[in-house]
Amino acid sequence: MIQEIKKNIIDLLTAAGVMGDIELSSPPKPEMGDFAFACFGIAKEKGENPATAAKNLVEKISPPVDGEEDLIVKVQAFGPYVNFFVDSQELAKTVLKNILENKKFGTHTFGQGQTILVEYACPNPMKVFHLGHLRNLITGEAMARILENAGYDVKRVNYQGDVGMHIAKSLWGINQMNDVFASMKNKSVEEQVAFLGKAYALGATKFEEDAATQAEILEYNRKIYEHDWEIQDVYQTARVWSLEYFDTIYTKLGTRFDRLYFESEVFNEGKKMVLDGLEKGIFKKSDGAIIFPGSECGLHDRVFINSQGFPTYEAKDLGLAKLHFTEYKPDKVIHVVGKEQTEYFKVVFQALSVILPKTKDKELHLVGGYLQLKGDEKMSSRKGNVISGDELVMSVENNVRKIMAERDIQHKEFIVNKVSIAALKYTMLRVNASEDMAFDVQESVSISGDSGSYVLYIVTRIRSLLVKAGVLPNSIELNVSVKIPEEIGAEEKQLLLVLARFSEVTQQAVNEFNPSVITKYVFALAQAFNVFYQTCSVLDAATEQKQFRLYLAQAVARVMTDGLYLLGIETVEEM
RNA sequence: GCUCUCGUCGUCUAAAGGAUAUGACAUCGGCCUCCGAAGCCGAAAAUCCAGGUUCAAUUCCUGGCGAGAGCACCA
Repeated sequence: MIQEIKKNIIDLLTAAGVMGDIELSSPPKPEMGDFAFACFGIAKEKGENPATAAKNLVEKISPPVDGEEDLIVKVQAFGPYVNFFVDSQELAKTVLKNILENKKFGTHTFGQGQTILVEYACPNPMKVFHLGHLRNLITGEAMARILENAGYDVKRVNYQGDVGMHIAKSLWGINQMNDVFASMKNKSVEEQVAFLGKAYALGATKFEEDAATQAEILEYNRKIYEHDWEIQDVYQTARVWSLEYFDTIYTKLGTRFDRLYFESEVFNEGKKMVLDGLEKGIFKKSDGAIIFPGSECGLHDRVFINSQGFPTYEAKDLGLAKLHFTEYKPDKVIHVVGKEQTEYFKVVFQALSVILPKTKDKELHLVGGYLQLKGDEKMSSRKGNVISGDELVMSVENNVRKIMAERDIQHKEFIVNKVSIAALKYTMLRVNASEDMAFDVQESVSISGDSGSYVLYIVTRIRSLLVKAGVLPNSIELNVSVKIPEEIGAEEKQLLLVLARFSEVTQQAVNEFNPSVITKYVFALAQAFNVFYQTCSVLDAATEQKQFRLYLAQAVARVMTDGLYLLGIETVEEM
């Protein structure tokens, strides 16, 4: 609804003769006004200096009538800016009406009728689910929710590499430890997966060191692609262990997929597409391999079918894309994948747009920045010294459990779990998805500051306030006729202004494909509420004011809960 | 070597060319007989370097320096 207020101001400016697109910003301090228009542009047109232009413009803006219904009550020049002041009562009326009467506040309809595939997580069976996968998973789920909130028909998909060299290395490694493998059949998924991790590490290391092993592993690779019966038993067993283990992670983090894609179901089609493309001259032969000559259009060459005749990751992605478009006819496919694949995707998307023109401009790489544990050395899954995703989750949980040791609340373990996931997700979604980030376990569970627990805390405080006031959190009727007090304090007005921004923010998150704008907003809202709550007593206030403040608190709780939902974070009753 | 990212308080970070560069952690100093102090208020603290474009540059351009990634048969 901030858009409505802005439209009001833009109308005033247009009426005063300002042409073209009008952009409004916020003054640095609330005393200076609520919205600002910079006059540099119009000053240039008229050959005036910006400050004079601002003064002249203020003269021309029809002085707001002192009527009841005017949203804008004051217009003032501040140097080169024209600043607008919003009437607190009108603002309060609009904001509360919108939030409390409108269940859909913050949602949009511009995505209706369009299908978007969000592909994320994408761990490789028989390998570790590492921190990068965890960050992708959290980003992807948030992005999916943000898109759903805008009306898109979202399909969550997960593409996993169950064929190829890493599987060959794992199978070879397992074969070296057959006895252990046999003894793992009745163990927990965690132990089974830990074993698979070791097997892969062994295979990967030996592959580098020893030529004979290399040949054996290549032979395994052939058997995988050719569905050789000899390896099927071990292959299927290990594959299932991995997938079951991944499932436990998805469940824990509150995500579920509409469709799991596997390399094993797309590699044949991918290979076929490349061979067809070879005949049409789209691909070329080079040193026994088949490549896409990306260098001819400013990119780089990549191998799609290797000299042994096996499709590489590149070819498989072509097969996958074809399957995506056959099954869902998407308007967009968003791949949430680490930034090391940026150049790779440019080539694959280019090849794809030639082979399947309908995919053009629909494939999108949502770049995921790296995640590094603070103070940690660079990790390599090949060396086996990684901290896995679930180890990090457990580590966060242990920290939260320690912090909450003194708390006397029911269902503590349940709360510990919720708070931990909130802390983890919040920290991951706090920075721009494409930026590298340093993850500090201590900081993420930190009791204070820009953290998941800070924002959850607000919601629990509001719940407890509403209970004390005798209004249960969900009992306020939607068709309230809110009485607005004569006096609205500066803190209350600031809080209202932040509340009003929510729908703009949910739209921005879609436009930028960036969940972190929601995180930043939720934090700003929490801060604004805390400032208000510190200065304004609710329960001791006069009837009318008390009523208004309870509605305000209620509105904050609702927007906060909705915002956190978009991040995949659940709120708690108490903590 | 070529290409692509990225360099902001001690640390983690924010700013689709615009007002005094945003917050948080840590540090220092205040605020609980009062709605949950997991809170609030205050202090100190930063745009890698050199040019250029612009009325205006953390942002755009060029060149350094530094970090990371990609660059043929891995995924």
